[in-house]
Amino acid sequence: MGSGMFQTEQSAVEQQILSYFKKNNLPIETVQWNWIPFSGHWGISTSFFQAAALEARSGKGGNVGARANEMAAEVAAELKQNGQPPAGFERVEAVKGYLNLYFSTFSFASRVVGTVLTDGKQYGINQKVNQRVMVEFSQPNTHKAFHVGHLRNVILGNAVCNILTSAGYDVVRANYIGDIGLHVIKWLWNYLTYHKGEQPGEDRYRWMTDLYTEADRRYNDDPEAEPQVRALFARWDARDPELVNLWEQTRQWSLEGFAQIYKTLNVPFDHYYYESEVEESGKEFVERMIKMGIARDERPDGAVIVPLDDLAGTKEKYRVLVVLRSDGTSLYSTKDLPLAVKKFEMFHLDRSVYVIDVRQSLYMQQIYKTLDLMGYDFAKKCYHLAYEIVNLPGNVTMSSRDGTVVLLEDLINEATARALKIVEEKNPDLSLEDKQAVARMVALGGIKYSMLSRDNTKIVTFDWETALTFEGQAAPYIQYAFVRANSILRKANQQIPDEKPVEFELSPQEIQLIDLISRFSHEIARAAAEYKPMLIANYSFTLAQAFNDFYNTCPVLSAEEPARSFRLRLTAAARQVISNSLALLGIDSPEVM
RNA sequence: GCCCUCGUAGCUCAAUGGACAGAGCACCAGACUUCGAAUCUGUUGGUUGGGAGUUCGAAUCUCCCCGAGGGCGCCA
Repeated sequence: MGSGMFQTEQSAVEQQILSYFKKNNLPIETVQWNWIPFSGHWGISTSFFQAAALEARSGKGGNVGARANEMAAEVAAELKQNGQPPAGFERVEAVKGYLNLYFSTFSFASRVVGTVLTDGKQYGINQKVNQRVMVEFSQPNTHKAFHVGHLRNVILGNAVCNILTSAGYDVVRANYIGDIGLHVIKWLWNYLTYHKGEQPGEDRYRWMTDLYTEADRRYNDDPEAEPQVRALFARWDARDPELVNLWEQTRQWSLEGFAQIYKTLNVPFDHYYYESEVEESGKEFVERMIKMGIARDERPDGAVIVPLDDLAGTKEKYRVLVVLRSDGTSLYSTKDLPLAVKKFEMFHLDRSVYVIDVRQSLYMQQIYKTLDLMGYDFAKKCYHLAYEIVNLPGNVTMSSRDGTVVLLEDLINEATARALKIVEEKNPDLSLEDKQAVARMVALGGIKYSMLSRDNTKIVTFDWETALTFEGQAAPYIQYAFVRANSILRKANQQIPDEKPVEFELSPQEIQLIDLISRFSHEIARAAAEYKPMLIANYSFTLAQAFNDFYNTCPVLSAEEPARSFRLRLTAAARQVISNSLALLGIDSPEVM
């Protein structure tokens, strides 16, 4: 707890508290710090309930609450030298069992603001931790539609990567494209059977997705379809040239569509894996598993399976993992096992994160357990980052077959159109080009924020109204705070005055704002440790709120010196941190809106 | 049957085991000749699904029950 900036002062106090515990024979090794939870008060606090409880249990008895307060008071007294609070703090108090240490506001305020202005975009970034972590996310399937349901994965994975990078990790952003599998064969089957020789129109990507919907429908409705598709899968396995050719071309059209989407969303990847590249090695992998006695070959009557509960000695926990179909064709698991190995061999990872929706939880545990049983030590370094799916109102799952999907392109277009309308109303003097650029930033920000501002474990219900709302706790609110700060600084010709070491009384709004700014790197560390971009989403909003509070109560340009200089610096610092925190979420900060 | 997740204000959601459970939306009443009103101020709103336990202290941890969703051998 506390910010790194105040570490020296905090450690000094911590030592005194620990020696107090030692003196009283209390086996407490660490001091748990909290922020003082009252707004407008800036400092750190710790409680003595645990200490008092330990003492009571050791035979002394007594009232824990009263004793905790007594201890807090004793420590508070010890911390004071000649009635003065310890270095860096302007007030020490004991209240209801808590010891509260209030920072010396002005000197710490100057330090915080100064650090932000010096570090700029780097502010909040933690020291390197010398650990490499791969985050696999997005994993789109070629030949299928990329829809709003897939959007959460991309946005979440991207934000997690940004946050881990800022927390000091060496991050490898990995994508894993589903370019082969039953879904692809189904597409090829439908094409060869009903559309042979057809070429796509202008919008190849949409043509591909439309044909997939059709393929899926036919496959489910037509009892003749399954054997035909299976036969085609066998032709694929024999690398029939006509089929491979068609596959290569159509696959490419899908990949181009994905590239466009990632460009629009501004989501980069360091490495692309393809299912097709691990299909062969996957089958060899399965052969090895059979020889090792990990997998049981039940062909031709059954499939190749891993009887996980038998092997692990568990009951109805890991179930059975099928690793190869009875006809010898590959499954998702056939490819995922060797891929896991490949990842560690290629990048020497300390951690391998899979951003995959929660419905695959059991499957992921099966993969990790299988690797573990095979003796791969890295299995314990694998982590399934599960998130809940995006549903439609009435708890309807998006499905290609039912035509209930909302295409990503349509969502972005609709959002941008709505944002443009508002920009035209609010800022009619902007050029059309600027209006469009702003509308896009606002629209994308709104979409991204709505996906990131709730816990990974919560289902997001998609409806147009809430997805496109530009009011309240949403990205535009935060972007608007940035714009306001920017506007003040523009009026000051972007001249940020030098620090003036003249003390003056800070308002609660200023203290609140500086307090939040100082917590940024701590929030990054938390968000990284828990893989929760939501913490940053909440932080950004709270910060923007604090800035708006400051904006409404503290005049900047018309203030007297030295307040004017200090507030200009604070405004510049707030602008910087708002933008830094939005950047972690993959959201841009427009200069005007 | 076994396993996972969730249940907090009318709605959508927050809350490192700590002080008074907080925001947004909605509703109602206000604030633009004043650094940009995509903003702000104020009002209303709670037996944290129920019960027991652990703890100095539980929305948070454990167990039981109720309710919702999801998963459980050849989809991904």
